[in-house]
Amino acid sequence: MEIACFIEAADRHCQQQGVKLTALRRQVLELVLSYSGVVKAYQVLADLQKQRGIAAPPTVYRALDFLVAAGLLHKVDALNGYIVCHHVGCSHEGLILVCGDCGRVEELDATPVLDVLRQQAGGAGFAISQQNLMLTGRCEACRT
Amino acid sequence: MEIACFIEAADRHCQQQGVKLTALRRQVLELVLSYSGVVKAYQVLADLQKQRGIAAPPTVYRALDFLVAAGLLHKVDALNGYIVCHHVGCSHEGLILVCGDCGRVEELDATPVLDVLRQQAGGAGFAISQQNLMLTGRCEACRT
DNA sequence: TCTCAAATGTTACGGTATAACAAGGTGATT
DNA sequence: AATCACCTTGTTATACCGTAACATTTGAGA
Ligand SMILES: [Zn+2]
Ligand SMILES: [Zn+2]
Ligand SMILES: [Zn+2]
Ligand SMILES: [Zn+2]
Repeated sequence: MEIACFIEAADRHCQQQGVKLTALRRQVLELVLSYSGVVKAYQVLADLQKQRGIAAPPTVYRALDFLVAAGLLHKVDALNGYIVCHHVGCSHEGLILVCGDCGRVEELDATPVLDVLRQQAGGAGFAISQQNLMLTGRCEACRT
Repeated sequence: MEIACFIEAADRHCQQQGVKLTALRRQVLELVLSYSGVVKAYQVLADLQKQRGIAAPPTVYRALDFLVAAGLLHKVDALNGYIVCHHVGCSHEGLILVCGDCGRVEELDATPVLDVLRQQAGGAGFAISQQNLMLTGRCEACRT
């Protein structure tokens, strides 16, 4: 199964980083994985409540924050949502493409273009931190 | 005065576009202009309430939406905020740099780098729409 | 003047996120 | 084992962000 495989990789990844993928965090990760695209915190919260009876917002937000910090998820600010990172392990900055019509998500490597951006920003005195780029558009299927 | 000059330019800009910069919208624009960096909707709302006694969220959100659509402001999703566009008139896509420490904002031209990004995204089947890029980092003053 | 469409006012609500403190678990030190 | 420090999770409450829906006003053109 795809999910189990990802979880296993995530486990190794966390161990290498010296952080703990606890049962709760793993459960949240599985819930996010069960979606195909962007997921919202309160969707995850609702799912979590189905599985364990009760859960409050901080529970899910803390888990999501951890998973983002660990590099397993990315936050999509423009949509108040989260997506699974499909480049765990390969140190990277993501170029995340979101289809505005269907919600499909694709993640490419933003490293080359961020080099250019860092140089341009440097000219204005800005030191750009590690981050992802998000772009919205339409995927191939939705353009037909 | 800097602000008056900008307002005047905004006025011309709106007239060219065939949209109306009403008194309310102008007032909101002035409030946003009075800040140096990113401004939040509820900050504007509070200011507006000081000036006219009462105002409700939809009032300010509608004005902000209009100003964004007119190209006079940009929305900064990552911060739930808005900034003034300093390239009104020059048709452009902005590369917006936000200092995470002090909130200072700089806007450059993102057109060249977006050409590269469009090509890269096209390889994955995505047609990316007109948009701005936001990057966070630290400005020169905050790095000292 | 009349009419219609756009803009604004008003109320109410729903979605997003965090503060603050309590309680539980884990592993190292003694 | 008992203690302690630290991280994780639970719990309550609240603050912040944004919009739906409908009423009312305004203003440009017939
Ligand atoms: Zn990634
Ligand atoms: Zn699509
Ligand atoms: Zn701009
Ligand atoms: Zn700064």
